[in-house]
Amino acid sequence: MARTGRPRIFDRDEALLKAMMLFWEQGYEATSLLQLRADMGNISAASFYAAFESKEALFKETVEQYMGTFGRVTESLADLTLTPREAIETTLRRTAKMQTDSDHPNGCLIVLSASTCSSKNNHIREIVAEKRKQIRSHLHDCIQRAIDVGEIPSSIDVSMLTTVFDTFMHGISTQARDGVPFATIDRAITEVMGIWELFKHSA
Amino acid sequence: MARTGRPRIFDRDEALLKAMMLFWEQGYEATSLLQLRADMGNISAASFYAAFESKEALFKETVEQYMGTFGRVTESLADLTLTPREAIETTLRRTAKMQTDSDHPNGCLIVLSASTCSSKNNHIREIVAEKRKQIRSHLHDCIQRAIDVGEIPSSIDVSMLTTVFDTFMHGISTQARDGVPFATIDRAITEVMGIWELFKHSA
DNA sequence: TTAATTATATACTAATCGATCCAAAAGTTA
DNA sequence: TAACTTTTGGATCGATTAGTATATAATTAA
Repeated sequence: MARTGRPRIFDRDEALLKAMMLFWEQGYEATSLLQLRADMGNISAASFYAAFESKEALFKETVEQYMGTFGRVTESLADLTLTPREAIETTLRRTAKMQTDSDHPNGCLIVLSASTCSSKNNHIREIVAEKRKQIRSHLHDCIQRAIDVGEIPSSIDVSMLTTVFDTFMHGISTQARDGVPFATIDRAITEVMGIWELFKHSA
Repeated sequence: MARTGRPRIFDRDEALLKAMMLFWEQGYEATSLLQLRADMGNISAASFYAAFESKEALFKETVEQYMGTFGRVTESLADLTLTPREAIETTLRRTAKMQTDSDHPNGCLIVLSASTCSSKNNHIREIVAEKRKQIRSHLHDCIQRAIDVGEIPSSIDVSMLTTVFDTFMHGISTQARDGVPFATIDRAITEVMGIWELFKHSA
């Protein structure tokens, strides 16, 4: 049964993707409705609000869309077919690869789009902060698993090691924004993963 | 000889510090003139523009002020009385300590205050991007010195190793913003500096 | 064919943005 | 005291912000 009423003239999914690219490039607050509507297919204000409710609702939907597409590079963290070390290394390499890809803004939308904002929009900052918290939690679980399976000694401070990789992962966003090429970041990841070897000496 | 004309009612240095705190907390674009003037001592619009010229000029001055105060934590990189390894470790620890201090916004103003912005303000983003470039250059020089003095093998890729520490350093801003305590970051730094030991095995 | 439903274009709102103008105030210098 | 210099408060500027009201167009269902 087809949907009743006048059909929408623009593709909602395409419009959402365009909005994501804008929020990704400029951040939440710096992206105006005028620019959004223009990039989303020159849609009118009425059409925008009918389809997306509000700027904030659109951003939330954008974040979810990002997590389900580009943001899936961190899903390797929960891949139990990989060793914990492989899971972290894969996540870092896929993160660097994705964030330096030239067909979308560099860096990570979750890290960059609301890193700072005016006090009245602190709830927007919390939307992406919550996503970072979840990723950190997955990283934490992955490292705990490394201890459980005996890959690293149980004397290792899980929060400390989580912070090592979480800090590096977040730093990739700034590197990508500053134009550091993938190959360089990738080689840096190889070096950072060498930390894993240190445990054998400390154990 | 005292300066002629009606004396200024507010302390310019104090006002500049207040402005820095606001830009640090909220970023350039999210901080409005109204809020700036209120926090800078309830100064009028006329007084603001007479003393600071424009929002952009104020931001530039704020950035310079930051580099000359809080931002000096990275100066250890150019401290030739330290070994390159000590220089990097000291810089990372001082950076983490400063950015988690509770008497000012968490994270780094240079990394956070203009990580994203609207396209019309790209020149603002470049102001802080240039500062990051300089710090990266100091880090690069420090690692080159490590090779020159024989602290690490000359086979090491300087850009790669620069990226390792630069990425980690920038990532500290997000960690600090997300509330990760100094002690945890500090322990992570100890682990990251362990990378230096790896060279002895690879040499 | 008519009613119901949904999207459209256009005009518009109140609030806020960064910035400017002007006259009065408050100092110093001659 | 008079001339000069600078800052002050307050009104205001045009542009832009996110969001809404209204009437019309385009579709489906009855």
